[in-house]
Amino acid sequence: MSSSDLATRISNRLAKDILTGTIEPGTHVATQQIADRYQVSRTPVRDALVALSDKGLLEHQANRGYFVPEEIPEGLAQEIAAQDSEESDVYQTFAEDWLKNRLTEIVTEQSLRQRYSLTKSRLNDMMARAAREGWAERKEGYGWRLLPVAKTSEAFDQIYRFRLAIEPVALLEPSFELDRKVLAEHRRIQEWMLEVDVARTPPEQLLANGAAFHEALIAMSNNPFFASALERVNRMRRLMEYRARVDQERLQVQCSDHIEIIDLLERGEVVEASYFMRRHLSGALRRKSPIARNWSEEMEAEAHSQA
Amino acid sequence: MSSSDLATRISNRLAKDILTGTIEPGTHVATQQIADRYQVSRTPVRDALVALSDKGLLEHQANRGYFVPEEIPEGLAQEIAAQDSEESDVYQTFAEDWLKNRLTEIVTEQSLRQRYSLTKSRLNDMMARAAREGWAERKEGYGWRLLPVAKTSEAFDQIYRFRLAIEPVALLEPSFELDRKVLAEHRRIQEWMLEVDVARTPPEQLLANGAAFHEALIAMSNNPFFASALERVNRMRRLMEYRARVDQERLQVQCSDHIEIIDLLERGEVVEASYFMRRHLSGALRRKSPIARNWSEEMEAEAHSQA
DNA sequence: TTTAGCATTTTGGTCGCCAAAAATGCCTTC
DNA sequence: GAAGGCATTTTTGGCGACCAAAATGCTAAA
Repeated sequence: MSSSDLATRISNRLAKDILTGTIEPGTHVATQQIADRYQVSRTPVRDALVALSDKGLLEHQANRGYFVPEEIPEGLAQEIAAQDSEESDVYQTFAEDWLKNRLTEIVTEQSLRQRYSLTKSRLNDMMARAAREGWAERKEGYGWRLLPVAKTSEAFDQIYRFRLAIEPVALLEPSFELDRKVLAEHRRIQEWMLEVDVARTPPEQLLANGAAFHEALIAMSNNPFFASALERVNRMRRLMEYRARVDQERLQVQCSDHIEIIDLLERGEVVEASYFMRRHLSGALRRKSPIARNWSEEMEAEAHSQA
Repeated sequence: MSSSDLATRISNRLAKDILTGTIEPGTHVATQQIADRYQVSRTPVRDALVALSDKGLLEHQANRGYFVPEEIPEGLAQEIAAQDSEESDVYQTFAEDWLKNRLTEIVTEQSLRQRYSLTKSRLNDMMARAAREGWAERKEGYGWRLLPVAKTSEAFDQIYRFRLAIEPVALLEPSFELDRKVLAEHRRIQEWMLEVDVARTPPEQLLANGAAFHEALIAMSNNPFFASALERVNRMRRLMEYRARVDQERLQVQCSDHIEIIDLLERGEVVEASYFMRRHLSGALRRKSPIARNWSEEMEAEAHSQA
């Protein structure tokens, strides 16, 4: 994930909001207000504000606080975007090593610590995450067992089958409640993606947007069990897709499907939306996701060649 | 869970197998064989065997190994059963404290360490488990947020709605494959429960059997995402139900439903089984589980009185 | 009265060492 | 030659001190 420091994370988020204009120029950015929004104390927020004003993304007035400047210096946007996507993650490496069969099924913590040069607690975090995402489990004695769950393209089908079972149903839950504001926000994002140049946008971003759309919808069911189940499989999916190339055409099908669903929901045609969602997902299943088919095959070939 | 020591855990499991006759009298219990079965090394197994022969549950012959005795000394059975269910668990206490509103929504690790007098690592385990089971999450800064997910009887409904979405569908998965051996085993258990005296059996046991039945079925779908989703909500359910009283009549309805499902499956009528499963679950939803209605209401009353 | 700015307190992560637990290898016995 | 018994090696978890990060309280300025 992003750098460990809370101040840095807040700073990044604020930077994004300022650059995209979510926070308008001239606004007074109050420490307490930000602290409340993110449910943290004022200290890391303050550090973030200082850092941002150093970079030139905020203007500081002594004893009055920080303000969003009317004009943002040239080039800053690119600089920050670049810096943001740079950080690579041990967890991703670990996952990839497993996906590509560079690890044995049974591993000791020691060997992992050595391989990735991790401290005890870092390793702990990593394994906890892998366990949470369902592809690693403690053996009864020493060592961990890595599960083959995410390795084959079969897992892809399984995930889509699972989503097919929960997503359309979630829309029909009695506690379902439309959030038009969130819906409008996602319409904006999806429309943006229709026009974006696939080659020049990080695929994680596109993937994340798609996943976020589905998660937002299922959240409206107001049944947290549906929501967290989807989040869970999406995390696993990300693991398999995170370096995939995105197929422009398929992406566009996906996005217009999403927009169609939003249309239906906004018109209050929930049943139709649910039905359309089912079709949308089966479509993805048939095509093996709009995204990762090639990569998935490549991966399996590689896995095979080592067996 | 049971005592931390691997040898002890193995010893307990073996004890159960010996007492219930799963391992027949006179059998030679080979170290390596047990070690393989549990995927551990011989050392803790050996320790377990020594411990059991000290208790008199195994007979030791020098340089030949350990054997299940033809007759087991009087009273040993009770003694061991008692000792087994005795161990109370911080995690359970913690969960109950939260369910009954004795904790605030935001807690620091320190306060929890103090309250339950835990070392840092114990606390870590506890929170990891709560997070895994979905009702606690780290705040961004210091502290944890406890989620209301498990608190209301509404959560009950939500869990059943979720199960309603996945369980019947799982039976119809293309990869579904009947395991007659497992099925027969569960038939045995369910029939046993039909006759059992509810008052004299620990409710956890009855609950666990029910959950195990459903988990066994969904596992036959061969889609691990269905399986792990069910396991997840079942863990949460256990949290809410673990001290409930069991209603004999409802239990019997539940068990005969289960047996009916097994019948259908054994006759190959999968679609009918799926349909019946749906009815079975909606029934439970209508009745608020065969088990915990009273308790759930009591709990909420208590929660209310403190607000 | 609100909020920034600073000082102080509290929290939780990190590190290294040590002991307990588990895994492994070898030798012996039946 | 298969398995138990023992010795040795390896792994892991616990503990405590330390330190950076976050939370909190207070003061002064607008």
